[in-house]
Amino acid sequence: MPIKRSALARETTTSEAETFPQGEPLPVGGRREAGKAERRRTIIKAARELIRETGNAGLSMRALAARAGVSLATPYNLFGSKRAIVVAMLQDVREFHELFSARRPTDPIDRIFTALDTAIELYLGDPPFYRTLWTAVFDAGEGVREEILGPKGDAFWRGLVDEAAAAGALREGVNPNFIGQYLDFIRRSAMFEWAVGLIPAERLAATARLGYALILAGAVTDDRRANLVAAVADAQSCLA
Amino acid sequence: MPIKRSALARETTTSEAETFPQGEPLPVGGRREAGKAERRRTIIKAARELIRETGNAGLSMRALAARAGVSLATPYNLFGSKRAIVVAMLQDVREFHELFSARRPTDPIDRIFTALDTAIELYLGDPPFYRTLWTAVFDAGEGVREEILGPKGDAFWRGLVDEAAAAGALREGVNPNFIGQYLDFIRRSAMFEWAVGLIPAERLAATARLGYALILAGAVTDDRRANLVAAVADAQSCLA
DNA sequence: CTCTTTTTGGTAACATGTTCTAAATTTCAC
DNA sequence: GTGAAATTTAGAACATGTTACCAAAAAGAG
Repeated sequence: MPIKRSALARETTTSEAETFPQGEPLPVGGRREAGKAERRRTIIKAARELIRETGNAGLSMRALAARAGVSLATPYNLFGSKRAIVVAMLQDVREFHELFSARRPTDPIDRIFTALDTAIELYLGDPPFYRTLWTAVFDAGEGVREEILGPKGDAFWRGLVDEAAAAGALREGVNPNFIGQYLDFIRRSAMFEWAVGLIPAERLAATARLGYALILAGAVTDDRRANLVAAVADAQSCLA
Repeated sequence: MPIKRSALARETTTSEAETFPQGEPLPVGGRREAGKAERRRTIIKAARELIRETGNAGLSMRALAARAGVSLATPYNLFGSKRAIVVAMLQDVREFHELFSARRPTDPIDRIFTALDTAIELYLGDPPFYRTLWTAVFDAGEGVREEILGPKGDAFWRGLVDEAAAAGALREGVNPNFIGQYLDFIRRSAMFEWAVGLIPAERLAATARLGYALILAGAVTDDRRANLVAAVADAQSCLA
């Protein structure tokens, strides 16, 4: 049983006057923390390159350390485990949020589906890379899964459902937290099956959409139900 | 990349006149296959004991071989991998089918829920054991997941949905294969979250039932929908 | 600048899943 | 029964994730 380290400490940067791109945490530490952040970035970059070049199997800690030009111990000091490195890569959602905010629709239910499509397009834009990541997520041992699974890792997706509830799109008495949970189940299961090769890329989006539509059709108010029944039929015809 | 062996060869027994309990495959091989089957059973039994005594972490291949009184290579010859052993344990559904056939209701939708309840009661009857198994299932590397995930491993559950479709319980145009797939997603996700500790035992059954009810409420004919909406409310109140 | 604390480098070590080899054993076919 | 084929055994070996240890280097405080 591995010792639980304080992995994933927040990134920090130097206190010198620099311009930080959006999304960077505020610079709190001194040069020491800056060096750590730099090394963390180097390691992540090396991991991306290794996955791209050699595929899933090439991402061993020794190869990663060599590629990043650090010692084997350093990734463990900075991340705690190999899984934490993979999770850090998967949680780098900057690109997703850029894509999503560029097309964010107003209807809350549409927004849920659009977010789903956006994420899947992102993944399918670099299959070997994201396939490796999703596979590694489910290979994670105990104690680390909570960081990407569970409510914390899915906060964004739960928020979308909350917005739909606030807009009165959900049937009375239906708890949006639960709906969000099942949408997460669907999304994760679909990603997992795609990652291990049970679902081909062409069917991934429709598979996830159909699951979403089924769940939402069971939860939505009657006036919106027709739309979702249509979405079910739509997704099914894509899969036929 | 591990070599794919012909793991999980069917069990066989001697050709002598014995009385076989139901569920045993017909005796095709000779003494050789009988010995293999015997050894397989010994290994599975040793694995059960090891999990019960030492928990998840105690199930190492070396410990297992020692406990079963065989060499380290033998489990690999007979099963192919550690995962295959775990999967074999989880797929030993004799007990489940006994429990389920004792209470099989006539309504096809009821049958789906009853099967779910039965499986969960079985798992919750021996949490440390089944928790270990379910955890190990998702720790499985590539190439073996197909044996327990995917349509093959879930044939029984898909059959229940097919029965419901044959009985006219599903809305026209809804493909029962897809419904079955999403019910599998829900069930597996719920079991997984329970296995890793994200869902407590008291909430497992209601969590799975609510997901089932939501999916089915989106797929069922209008005359049955009221029942499932009620099931949603029911399960939600259990979780409140 | 000097001293202290933190972190890395480098390396060995450990546990584990898995494969491999050769010898011994068992089963099968005749 | 006898020879051929399959299987087990014992042990070594390999790759990997992970931890431990210590010396060197870097950063911070004064």
